Amino acid sequence: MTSTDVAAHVGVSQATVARAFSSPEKVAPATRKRVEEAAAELGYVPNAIARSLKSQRTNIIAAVVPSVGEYWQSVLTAFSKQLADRRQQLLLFSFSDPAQLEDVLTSLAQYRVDGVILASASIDAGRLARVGSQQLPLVAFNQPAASGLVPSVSVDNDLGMRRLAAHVVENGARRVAYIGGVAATSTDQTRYRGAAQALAQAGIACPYTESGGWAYEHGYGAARELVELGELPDAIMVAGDELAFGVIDALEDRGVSVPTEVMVTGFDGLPQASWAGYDLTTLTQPVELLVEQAIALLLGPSEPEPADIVVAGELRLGRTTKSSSIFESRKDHG
Amino acid sequence: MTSTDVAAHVGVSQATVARAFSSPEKVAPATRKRVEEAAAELGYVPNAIARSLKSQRTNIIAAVVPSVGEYWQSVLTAFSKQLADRRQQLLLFSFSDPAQLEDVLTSLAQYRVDGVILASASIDAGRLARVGSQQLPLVAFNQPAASGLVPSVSVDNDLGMRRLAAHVVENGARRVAYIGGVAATSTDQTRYRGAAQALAQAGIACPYTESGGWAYEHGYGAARELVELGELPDAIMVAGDELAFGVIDALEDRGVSVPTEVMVTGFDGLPQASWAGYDLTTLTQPVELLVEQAIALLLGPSEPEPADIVVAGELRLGRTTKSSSIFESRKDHG
DNA sequence: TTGACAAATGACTACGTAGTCATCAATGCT
DNA sequence: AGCATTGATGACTACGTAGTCATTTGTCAA
Repeated sequence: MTSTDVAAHVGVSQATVARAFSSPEKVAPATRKRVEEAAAELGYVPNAIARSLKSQRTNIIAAVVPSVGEYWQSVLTAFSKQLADRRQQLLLFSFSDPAQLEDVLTSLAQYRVDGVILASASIDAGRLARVGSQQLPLVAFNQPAASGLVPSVSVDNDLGMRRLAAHVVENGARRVAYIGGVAATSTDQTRYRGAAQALAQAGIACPYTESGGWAYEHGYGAARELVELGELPDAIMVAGDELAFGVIDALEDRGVSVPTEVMVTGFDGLPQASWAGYDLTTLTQPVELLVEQAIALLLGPSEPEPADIVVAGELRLGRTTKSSSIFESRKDHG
Repeated sequence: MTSTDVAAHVGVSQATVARAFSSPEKVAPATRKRVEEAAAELGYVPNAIARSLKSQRTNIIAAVVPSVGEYWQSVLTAFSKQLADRRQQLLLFSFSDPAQLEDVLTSLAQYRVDGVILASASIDAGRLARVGSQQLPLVAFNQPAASGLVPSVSVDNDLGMRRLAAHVVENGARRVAYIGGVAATSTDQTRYRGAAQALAQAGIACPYTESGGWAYEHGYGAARELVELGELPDAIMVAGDELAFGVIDALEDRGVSVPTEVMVTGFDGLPQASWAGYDLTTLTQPVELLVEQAIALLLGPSEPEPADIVVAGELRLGRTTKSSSIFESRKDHG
């Protein structure tokens, strides 16, 4: 069922049918009505593929996202919602292994999408630059490494970690450990640096432990090791919320009470951080805002400049740092 | 940059360039090599839009999925992975409000995708039938209401709830309450019926409480009310894991110990159910298998029959039902 | 009444590819 | 050597739409 069929049925030209759908104001109301009725009767729906070929616009945005991780899922949700509001479709390219990225980018290139959102901690600068060199509108999402190479939108990792560090110090922590995700990623590096520098200003060292991933299990494993080594710090700053959940559970499984014996902080502000079971102190990323900015860059009137948008997050105070009297005094103020 | 450009550059016809990419075995190795080199040099990538128009296949599968809910996110992840393995792309249509479904289905129809996965508890039978009446390959995912109307793949809700009920009864529960999600959905109805019937056979009534949604908050709210009414049962069976997490947290916030005072069961087998913090007794859905079946139906050689594939889940025993001595004796057996 | 002008519509073409058919060369066979 | 067969390639066209340009119709003012 094509526009030509409908045209024949109504007794107008194909061009008129096409216009009735793509720019209705250019068609006389009476004609438009007849066309619409015939289309409904015949079950005609415009063919977006043909339209894309002709108009050179697909109205499709590609999202390249890691297939695992609570955080990325929440980002994906936000993108899908906001793009739908702007009548764009979301073509999803997910990958579980950075090695698959090559394949992903290859098949991505074939689809002539209107823009690409590149969201992953594990894309190296070289590859980023190569992708960016195509004239395809591209935005890197939460990848500090992208800075300067391609337009990017990120939460302020440095500032966020500084705030968390300050909070932990205020609550009386004097010995602090840091559990990172994957040390090779720029996100991990930026966050750790923020925490370490802020703590250094308070005269506190901040040993780094790599957990090897960003999932619950990695956090659990890293915290278990920390407990088994003895010498627990006053606070553990963790590079991500999902990791932090693992850390908390590992501690409590070993009989270490949070926050009485050890405080824990996360990063991301996942929905679960607000669940009563964890009630995690963390830095909530303004995901909706970040996504909005990313989409604005992509769909904006001009080619996105290689600008880097950095948005501050919001400190969320949960029970995992509410250490006794200090907390109480804070509570009175807040 | 088109196949014609490459052809001119190499000194062959456009047809040969097209063949070199779409069916390389039909091109002499030497020619193919020259084409590939020229393509690499010129940065030519086949245009999937044009190919789709000509070949009438897009290699795109559309997924219509609710934009919220831990469970659907895990399903989406599975689809995206498995489709990537089969060199299909995933076009995501998410919606937060059933009212948006109409728009979603409209724009979906334009994209001439090769198949549609309809995954949502809240699509009524009428709409399902209408969508199914298009000759588009379609699979309903975990929607008992779809049975008979369109091909579907579901977990065995009835059997799963029966198993959970049996387990709870074995563990000594005599008074059981059920917390559902949205009573109007077929998923909710099927699960409750399974639980209620199994419990009835043990002579146990099973009052139903609707929480009004499938999210953590809904479970939390429903459980809080239950506590405030007094008269806590021995066990609370919950229609979904995310709800169950809320139930557990609400109970423990109110000083009710799980499982000592009240046992809790979930349904879905989300990753978080295995987290040490919850360690929930639930019915794990074989998501990978369900997704595999759904894809097989879609991409299978023939039009999918309106068959209903039902797959049994697996009982996961967690600490939320390990009630004292009874648990110990079970542990010896297993 | 007529010329000027805008609105509505039709004829035509290009978007980039893949499949059909024809052509041509090379090979194997008698 | 002559013929049939196979493999490789080229010419051509259709996929369904949207935009360009031309044509027709209707409206208004001089």
